[in-house]
Amino acid sequence: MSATIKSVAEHAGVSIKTVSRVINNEGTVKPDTLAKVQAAIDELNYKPNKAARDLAGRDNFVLGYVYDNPNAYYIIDMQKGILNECRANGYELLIHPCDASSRDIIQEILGMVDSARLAGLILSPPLPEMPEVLSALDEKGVRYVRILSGSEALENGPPCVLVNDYQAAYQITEHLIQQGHRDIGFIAGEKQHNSTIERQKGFAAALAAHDLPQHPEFVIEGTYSFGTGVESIEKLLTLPHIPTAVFACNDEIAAGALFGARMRGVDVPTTLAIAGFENSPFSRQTFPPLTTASQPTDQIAQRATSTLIQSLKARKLGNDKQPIPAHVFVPELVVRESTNRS
Amino acid sequence: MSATIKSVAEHAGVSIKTVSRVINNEGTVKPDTLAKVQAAIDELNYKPNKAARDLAGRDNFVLGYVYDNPNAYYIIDMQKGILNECRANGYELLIHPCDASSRDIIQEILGMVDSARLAGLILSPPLPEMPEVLSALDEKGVRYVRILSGSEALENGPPCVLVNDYQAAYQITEHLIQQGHRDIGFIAGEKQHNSTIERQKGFAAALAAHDLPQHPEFVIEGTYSFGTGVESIEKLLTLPHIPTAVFACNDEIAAGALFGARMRGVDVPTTLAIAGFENSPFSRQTFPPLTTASQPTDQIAQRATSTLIQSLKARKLGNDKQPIPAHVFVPELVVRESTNRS
DNA sequence: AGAAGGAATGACAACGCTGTCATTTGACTC
DNA sequence: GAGTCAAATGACAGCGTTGTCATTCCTTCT
Repeated sequence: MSATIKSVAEHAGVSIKTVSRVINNEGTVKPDTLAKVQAAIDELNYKPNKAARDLAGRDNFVLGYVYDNPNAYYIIDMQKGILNECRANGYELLIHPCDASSRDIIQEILGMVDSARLAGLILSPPLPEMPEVLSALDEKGVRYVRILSGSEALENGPPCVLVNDYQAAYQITEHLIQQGHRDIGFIAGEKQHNSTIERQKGFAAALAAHDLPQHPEFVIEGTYSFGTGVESIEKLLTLPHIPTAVFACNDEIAAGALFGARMRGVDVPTTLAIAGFENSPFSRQTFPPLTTASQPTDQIAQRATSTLIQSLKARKLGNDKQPIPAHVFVPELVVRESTNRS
Repeated sequence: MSATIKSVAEHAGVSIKTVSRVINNEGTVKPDTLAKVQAAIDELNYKPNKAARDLAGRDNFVLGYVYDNPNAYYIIDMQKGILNECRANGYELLIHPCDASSRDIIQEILGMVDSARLAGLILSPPLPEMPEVLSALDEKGVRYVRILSGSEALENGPPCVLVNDYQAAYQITEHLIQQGHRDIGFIAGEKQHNSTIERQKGFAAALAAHDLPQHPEFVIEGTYSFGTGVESIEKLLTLPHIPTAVFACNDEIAAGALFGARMRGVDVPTTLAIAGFENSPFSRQTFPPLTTASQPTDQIAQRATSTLIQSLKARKLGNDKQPIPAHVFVPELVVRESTNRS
């Protein structure tokens, strides 16, 4: 049916091995031979058969993206970024949504790596924060890249990409302080998630830097959900002394907080300012639109993927010694009406 | 490294071909042989190598999902449904977001089918409505299943799954009428999309059935976007005679309409009722929550996938004559506060 | 008991590619 | 011009599976 390496080789008058060298960019082919082969490839519209490549070679051009995250926008953006990089490098992507809290999550992931012969895995929170998952992967020799909340890579371990939630949270909090707020509430997401921890640290640090008191009762624990926002605002607004601003750990919580405030007839931003985090599409569509921190999810994903591919190549070439430096992304403050009193 | 068919065969004391028969459920293996082989498979935790299977066999256990849809929730649900069915049948999924309006969309799709050797494609709107795409696939002999708006399959053509937008739109409109509305606006999505056309037909039919006049000026054309909702409500509310209810073609438009109404200080639902379509997660999170039609996207996706797999099997067995009947889904009315005057 | 015939099983060559190692080519040296 | 050696190329096996066809094993019938 479609062209094979053999037909290309015949067409170009060389051996199949030479064609193989060309399509793998091995660089040991004379320029004019290369041109001949390239011409034959173009003419026959040849596309290497992935199955055969996988079977014959030791590496398989398929990456896996494993995630457990209810946020559709986040996932779609991640997929977009990963796919961009995959296409540019001739990789394919297998997606694997999962339940990180499932008992046999490790078996599940290992099983898919095995059965699909994945070259590597991209892990987005909370999976990169689960030591048992990571060690199982390490043990099996599965390559992966982690997307983590933090500002510096901890060890010389597997490659990762960092998101500096701390600094972004600091900036959001500072923005609220500059708007004149002194009593600021904080609504947290899952407290196991590093992102929650880092954001809360950034929040607390900003208060401290401006000599504002920390009110423990202003910090509400919850999950990254709309419901948490609704409930938390209820709690905050029934306190004896109530905050004038709230920093929600993500946009979904913030949207819930907005909803809750509205139900109680509290005007935003006049009576209460609300800020979110993530810059989800809907943060522009709430009423009023949300102040938030823009996290370039697709770029993060793309960077993570290129880092993974780089590490895969390094391993293949054997120079696996020096670790790949982790790139750090800092989400940017986006000010909108939900915190803007003027 | 991991077990191969050969090791299983040795372990079970049979030939590799017999093992192959077992894993392919060919049914021509004696029960006790089968048991022996099965035991060996379990013991060695054997998983067939997909690359080898693809290479050797004539079919490849990878499906592709091609889409061009900005709605993250829809895509995530689709992926979920497709993956469910894929996992149950040993297929893998390749996702391929694309731009349907791109000039070389056909080459792009054909290229990916080729290079990934896809067994079949799942197409979600608007791709199944593009004749040039379908005929290119037909010509190349690529198998696919379409997800379409409609209530009956048109021809004995390729398999499809239908969503009866007409009937659901009829029900939503009727609900508005029952709430006492006589002047009902309609905000359309892309007018090339069948879903828009069907929903508008259902809307018009309900008005007609209740002897209500059709006001052409109450019908606004737009796209499936928040922005369209905002702008359309502006247009509707500045008409000399204004509607008391609006049926938006999807939840995103409805959310925009809600936003627009709020900006103009128009109360929903007291002064204006607004209904959406799709039952997106955020339709529950607007203020007030939206009346909408619940479309079981993941089930639709799952059904589409099983239909595709069924058709793939039929082709393999050669009994390709009788077409697979199309299953019809009818989205269900979900009444929430945005249309509820009581 | 022997023949016949279908069911169950096996041997072996593909599938399209890459890894290994052998061979050829060509540039450079003396 | 012969010798040397690296660069370029090629021959061939093998990756793990399935398809084809041959063989063996039962059952059933005479």
